[in-house]
Amino acid sequence: MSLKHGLLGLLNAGAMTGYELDRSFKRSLSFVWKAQTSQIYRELTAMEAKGWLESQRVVQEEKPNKRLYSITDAGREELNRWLSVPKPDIEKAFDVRNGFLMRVLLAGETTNEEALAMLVAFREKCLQDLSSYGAIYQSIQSSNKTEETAKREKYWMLSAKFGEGQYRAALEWVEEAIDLLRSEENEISRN
Amino acid sequence: MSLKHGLLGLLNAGAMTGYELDRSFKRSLSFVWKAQTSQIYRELTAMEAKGWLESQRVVQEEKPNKRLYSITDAGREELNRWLSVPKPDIEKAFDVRNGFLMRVLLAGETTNEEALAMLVAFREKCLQDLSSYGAIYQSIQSSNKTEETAKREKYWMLSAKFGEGQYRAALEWVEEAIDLLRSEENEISRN
DNA sequence: TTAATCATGTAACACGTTACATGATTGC
DNA sequence: GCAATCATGTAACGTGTTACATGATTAA
Repeated sequence: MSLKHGLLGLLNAGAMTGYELDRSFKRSLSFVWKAQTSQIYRELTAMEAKGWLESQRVVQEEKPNKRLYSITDAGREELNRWLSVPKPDIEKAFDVRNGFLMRVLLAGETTNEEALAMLVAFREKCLQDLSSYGAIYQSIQSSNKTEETAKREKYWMLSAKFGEGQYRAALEWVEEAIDLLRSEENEISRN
Repeated sequence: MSLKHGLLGLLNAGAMTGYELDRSFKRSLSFVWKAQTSQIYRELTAMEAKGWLESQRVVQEEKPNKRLYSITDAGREELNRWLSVPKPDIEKAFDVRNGFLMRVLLAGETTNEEALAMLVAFREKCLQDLSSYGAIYQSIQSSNKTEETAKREKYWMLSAKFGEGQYRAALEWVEEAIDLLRSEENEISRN
């Protein structure tokens, strides 16, 4: 149930609307968890029903009305409970489900050209995503520095760096893989 | 729908039972896709209903009876169709959902000791999983070498190496993170 | 004698994805 | 004039998880 607990964690730092939570997930939590907008709204409804959250409607004139969610005492208890489960989701940290890799694995059933094209596209994706880490680090650090926020930022930065490391490893892998396939192509054309 | 297509890919290399497919996923496909046993049986039933597979019951005396699945022409067509979708799951390659990292991110809400304990457990997990890669590579290469199997093995090895690279990057990350937290602890105790 | 392996599933529930709907405002 | 942003959701469907059930054989 990490999505619910992620939302609890964000709301523990201050009240937010569903829209703002969605943007946090998309902008600066994407290396940890990806969620659809519709899912966030559904989870918020479910969490309010459980008593973990309260919401109040904020009427606006220039913009659509919004609903501001805040964490309740029961929500804080649940967050602390989840954070202190002795053996957390370490087993699930590498609980992979990678559709791209599945295609690499099965690329033996197609042509080498198709496989190469796929790897080249993947390299582009890695480069693009890696280039956004500067902005991610900045967005983590930009808040005002109290003792509490400094502690939060430290762990936030750590988990962002995990994501960056995974991308760097992926990039190294794909460059070696492209070299391998290209060198094989040359061998074939020399024969 | 990568699980269905992964199963198609394996069955394209030869008929198998649900049990054997489950073991393939658990033993040598775990770096690409993790699936529950019950899910594999459910998918096989659904795939047979779609006409992608056929099964025949094999009666055994010493062991329980089993059901042997083979791919149909319709199944091979579907596999080829999926493999040649121009823009595959590259967007989903880093479609992260990592409960462990979520806890790292939110560790600012707990004590540093709890965070450290979690990281130490994660390091153990990385070391353990990394130590199994030798066996994975062997299990990929151990089949008899025809041209067809050699091509399959090449891509299989590539995707396994991706997994190993991710683990190595994770290990480097966790060691740096542990050092960081320990050095902070020392700073505090010197004051 | 306890656990693991072989072999197959069902049922209920939780979670994730896709498509759709609404409608004003602001920037190119 | 068109796309993006703000802001909220519903409905249907697809996929993943957990718990349970059965029962023989073999190795530590």
